[in-house]
Amino acid sequence: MRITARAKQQTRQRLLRTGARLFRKRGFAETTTREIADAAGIANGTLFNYFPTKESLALSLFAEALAAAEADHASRSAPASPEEDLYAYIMAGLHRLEPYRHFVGEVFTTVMSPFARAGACPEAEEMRRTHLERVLEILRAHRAVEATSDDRDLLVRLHLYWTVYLGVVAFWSRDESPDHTDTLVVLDQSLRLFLGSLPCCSPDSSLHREEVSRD
Amino acid sequence: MRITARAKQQTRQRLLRTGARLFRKRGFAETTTREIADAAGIANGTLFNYFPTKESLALSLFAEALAAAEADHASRSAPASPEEDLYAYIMAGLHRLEPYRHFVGEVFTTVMSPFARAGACPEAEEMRRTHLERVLEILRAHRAVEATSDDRDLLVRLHLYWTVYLGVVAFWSRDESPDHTDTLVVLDQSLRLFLGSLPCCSPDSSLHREEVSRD
DNA sequence: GCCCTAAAGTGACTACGCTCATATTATGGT
DNA sequence: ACCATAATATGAGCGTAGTCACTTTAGGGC
Repeated sequence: MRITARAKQQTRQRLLRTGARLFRKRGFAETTTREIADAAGIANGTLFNYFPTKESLALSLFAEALAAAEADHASRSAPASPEEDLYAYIMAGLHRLEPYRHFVGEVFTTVMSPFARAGACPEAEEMRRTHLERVLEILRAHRAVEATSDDRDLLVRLHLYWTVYLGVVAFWSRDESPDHTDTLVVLDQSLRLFLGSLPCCSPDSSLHREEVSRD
Repeated sequence: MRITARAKQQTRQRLLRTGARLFRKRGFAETTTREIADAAGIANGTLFNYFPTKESLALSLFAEALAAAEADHASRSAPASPEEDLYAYIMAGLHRLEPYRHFVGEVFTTVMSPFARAGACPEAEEMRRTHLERVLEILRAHRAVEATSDDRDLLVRLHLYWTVYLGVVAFWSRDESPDHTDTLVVLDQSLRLFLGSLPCCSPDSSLHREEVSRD
């Protein structure tokens, strides 16, 4: 069973790497599951023993990237303000997703959008949960939300956060400005928007500022 | 040619009405284009002479509804504040979309999400453009944005608006609270959030209020 | 009335993601 | 060694949205 288990992991990795390569080269929609399976040297049906859907394969790539980003972010000293902290966290994620940027939107559309049916893709649920939990941690660490705020309140706030976050990712995924500087502006504005909506966040850190210049 | 043109319109209408009936009865994904074509008494291929995609058929239904909402909104006296005006506009739209509520999300996911490829569905582009133009009109009428604000600034603001709007629609499409009262709360919060982010919007109308009770 | 052309309709066909009954292979107990 | 059983791999097959080469039909010019 040990050898088999390792072989299984290798096959899984081969599928992930092959998928990444083909998706990057030809795009998500334009790459068929048959091509991936062929290139990975397995039968078409076998692919679905490893990933229940085509989207799930792509999402696993993103999950890998975001896990790395999670580590990146954890290993730097926490900035002073919740805005900067969230900014760093989100940028770390986008940075790691860079190789997949041109098809991230395509996959998120189907599976991560607030419209997507809950439970349709457990992998996506998991990713969202992880992200939101980390955001909540950050907010709590900076006392931007009360530890005691009730669930209904949190739900609405996180709905807003998620909406705003998806908007940023969407913008980024199409942003062709050099070094994605436009994305930095949108992200900064979006975060101020969101943080400004939190009752106990210091009001001076949000709104009414003109422009941003950040590293 | 006149008679033919009218016949074509009739077929188009028959497809729309048949589609609406079947989508409402069995859901969007569960209804096949063949079923619609059969029920409308035409061949499967013919359906695609009228609507390039299945989503496009559904979007045409939504466009009808939203055009009616546009009229509803135009025929009432404009409220005093931009918040109330936008609130009325959006609610008019949601009210007219009510019959399609349980599959609006499914279609928007594919086609209206900020991730959706620009130009992939011209019908969707058109709907977004119409909506955003009306919003801009409303904002300008209330001097919530300067008439002179530059394009880049407007682009970012409208991106934020659209993101927030989609979040509201997403919430509404799943909101099972009686009379969608939860949606009213989210909409109000979202609008205050968005309007609060506009530099020249009166600050007293936004944020820091506790709860809302609205008709 | 009768062509001629363009518009509209048709359905067999394709490519796709995904399923499932079956075949193959690995492992642990004896 | 050998079998029994479970894990894994397989590819023909399914149902779908959408296409396209072809047929049918409508309407205006004569």
